[in-house]
Amino acid sequence: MLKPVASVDLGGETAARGVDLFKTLSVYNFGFWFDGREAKLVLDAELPAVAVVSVSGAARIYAPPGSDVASLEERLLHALGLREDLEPFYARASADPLLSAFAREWRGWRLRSCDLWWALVTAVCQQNASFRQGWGMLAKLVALYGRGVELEGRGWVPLPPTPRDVLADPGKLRGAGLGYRSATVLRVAEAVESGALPSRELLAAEPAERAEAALRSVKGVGSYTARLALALALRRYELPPVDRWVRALAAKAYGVGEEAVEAEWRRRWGGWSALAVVALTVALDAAPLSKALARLESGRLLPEPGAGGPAELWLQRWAQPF
DNA sequence: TGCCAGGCGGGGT
DNA sequence: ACCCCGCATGGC
Repeated sequence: MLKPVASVDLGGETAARGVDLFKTLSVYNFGFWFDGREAKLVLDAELPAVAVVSVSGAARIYAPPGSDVASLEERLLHALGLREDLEPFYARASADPLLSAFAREWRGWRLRSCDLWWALVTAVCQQNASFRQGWGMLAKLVALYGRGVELEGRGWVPLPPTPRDVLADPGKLRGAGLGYRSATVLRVAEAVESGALPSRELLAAEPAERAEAALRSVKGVGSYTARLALALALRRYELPPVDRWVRALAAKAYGVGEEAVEAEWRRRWGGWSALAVVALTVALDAAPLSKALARLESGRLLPEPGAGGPAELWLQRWAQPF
């Protein structure tokens, strides 16, 4: 049972930066962590520590007694991207054939970040899988490993498995439907537990290419996975996770060959490259490629009600294993 | 049913 | 430096 250790009012910060907390909390979130009104943000699965954040900006941090409250508050602000100035990103997006509508309607969105371990697991689950399959795996992982914590007066909150949980019972990875990705997740867990991966601080300080290379030292973690994890965990956006989905869409939208997409993407987006990729998946509801191409063709470049994309993941029954 | 999905590594050339 | 294939699983 965790008790509140701090109350934080995010209202001022979010208003000043034009942050839309509903969009920020709902996108790429599960129903068991967001109910339309407030989100449970896992700040530390090991401790554990959880922030309960309402769309209005009221937040409360739950953690064991004696926890470093200042550091947890810092993590909360980081997780919500409240330190980030996205004006340069949205300025580019406004003039972009893929994201101009998104820049107009979704300007208040911020990417929510998580820790490096969970970011890598998330990215591995997207390998060679549809949006639905990948996020289904993650939901099943959380349910199957069965971690959770009771918050005083607020009920039980599921927690993602830690690397140790996975090492203790690797069989559940296949049970969650990860298939051949299981071996990669297992190697990531070993790398994290053994300290074979550089610390978060080290990765943050290194050039992006070096950070990518460090993550790629784990077999099964390639360029796409490493870059997506850097974006999700460290908010490092310099290198775009270009997959066949982005490759095809960008080739069409930017009028270049598929082999030139990466260079063109980096030319257009610079230090915002990975954020632009994530934003595009939101804008197109992470629709399978043929549908996404059709949406681009007809100019439907905003999330659509009922499409069941990242913006509505929290509403999807298939993502509710509890 | 068979085919494909937001990759990857290993083996060929 | 390329090209190509298999890989588990689930959805259509």
